[in-house]
Amino acid sequence: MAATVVATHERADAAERILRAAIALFRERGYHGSSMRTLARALRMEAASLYYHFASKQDILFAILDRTLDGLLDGVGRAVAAVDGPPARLRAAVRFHVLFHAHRQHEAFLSGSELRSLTQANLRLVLARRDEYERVFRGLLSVGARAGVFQVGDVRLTAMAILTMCTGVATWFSDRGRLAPESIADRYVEMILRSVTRHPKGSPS
Amino acid sequence: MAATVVATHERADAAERILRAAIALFRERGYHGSSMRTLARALRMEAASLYYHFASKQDILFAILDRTLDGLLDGVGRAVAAVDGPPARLRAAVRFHVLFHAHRQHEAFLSGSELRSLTQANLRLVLARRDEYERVFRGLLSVGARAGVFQVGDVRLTAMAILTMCTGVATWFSDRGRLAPESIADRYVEMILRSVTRHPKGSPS
DNA sequence: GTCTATACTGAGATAGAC
DNA sequence: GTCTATCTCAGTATAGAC
Repeated sequence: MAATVVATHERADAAERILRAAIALFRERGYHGSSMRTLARALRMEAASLYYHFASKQDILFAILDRTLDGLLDGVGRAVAAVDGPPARLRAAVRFHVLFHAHRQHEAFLSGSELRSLTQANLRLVLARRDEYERVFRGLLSVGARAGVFQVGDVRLTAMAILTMCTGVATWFSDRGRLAPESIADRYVEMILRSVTRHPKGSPS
Repeated sequence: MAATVVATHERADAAERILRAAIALFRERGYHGSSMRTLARALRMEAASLYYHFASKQDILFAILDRTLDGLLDGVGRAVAAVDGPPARLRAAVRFHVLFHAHRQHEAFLSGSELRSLTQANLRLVLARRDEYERVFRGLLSVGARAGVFQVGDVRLTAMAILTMCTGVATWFSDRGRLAPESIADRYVEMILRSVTRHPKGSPS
C-alpha cells in the first residue's frame, strides 16, 4: 500500500503515466478534442494498450477529476485546521486554493472546464464533492460575518466571487511568468481580505 | 444596411439563427463535442445546408467569438466614456463587464473556454482584441494608482483578478437564480472597489 | 502488458439535383 | 437556399496473437 501512495511523484506506474499525459492533452485540446490515438502517441504506445489500464476515455477523465477533488478537499481541510479565527482561516483557505491552482494548474483547470464532458452519473459524483468544497468557504464567510469581523452582503455570492477569481489562476498562470505562486497567493489573499473585512470607520462604496 | 443591423434581436436571417443555435450547442457540449449534424438538427435542417452560410465549423466559432469581442470592446468604451474619474470609471467598466457576462452569458462563456479550439490564425486575431480589452482595465487601475485613489500592488495581476472574477459570472449565472444581473453587478462593483481603494487610516492586511 | 488488425460509427465537407 | 447522397477520414473500442 505504501508503495502505491509514493508513486505519485516518483516511479510512475503505467496508469499514472497515462493520467499525467491525459491531463496535459485534455488541457491543451479539451476532452472531445483529444483522441485516444493522440494520447497513446504521446506515451509512445498504441491506443489499444490504453484499454488495458482504463475501460474508457471517460474513465480517464473521471479519474483525473476525482483525484483533483481529493487534493482540494484534503488540502483545504488541513489548511483551515492549522489556524484559528475567521480571518486567519480565510487567509489559509484562499492561500491554499491559489497555490493549488498554480502548482496543479492543468488538472485544476480541467476540473472547471470539463465538467460538461462527464457522463451524468460521473457528474453527480464530482459535483457533490465540489459543493462540499465550496461549503468550506461559505462556512468561513458566515462565521466571520456573524462574529462581526467580515462585512459580507451575500455569503453565497461572495464565496463564488472568491472561488472563481482564484480558480482563474489556473487559466493564466505560467511557470516562466513574472510572478511566483507565492507572490500571487499573497496578493490574492490581501485583495480578498480587504474586500470582506469590516471597516470600523466607514467603508468606501 | 440598417436592416442587417436590426436583425440581431428581431427577425433573424439564416446566418443569425445558425450562430445563435451554435452558441447554445457549443456552450453545452463544447466545440469539439458538437457536430454539424447536431447543430443542423437543432435548426431542423440538414448539415449540408449549413455550408451554404458558413464555409466551415471553424468559421462559425470564429464568427461567434468575433462578434462577442465587438460587443465587449464597444460596450466598455461607451461605459467608461460616460463618466469621469478613476473610481467611477472602474465602477462603470466592472458593471458593464458583469452585466455583459450575465446577459450574453453563453457567448461570453465561449470566448473564454473555446479559444483553444480556434486555428492559429483565428486565435491571433481574437487574442489581439482581447488584449486590447484587458488594457482598458489595466489603464483604469494605473491612472487611479498614480492619482493616489487606488492602492494596487501589481496592476497586471489586479486586472487579471478582477476580470477572471467577473468573467466567472458567465459560468454560474442563471436566469432563474436568486440574484438578478443588476444585483450581482452591484455587489461585484462594491467588492472590487473595496479591494483596490486606498484606505487613508491604515488598511487591513 | 503491449501489440496488430479491424469492427463500427460518426465526423467534416462536397457534388449536384431541385 | 435546402435537399439527398456520398466521399474520406478519424473516432472509440474490441479480439486475439505474442
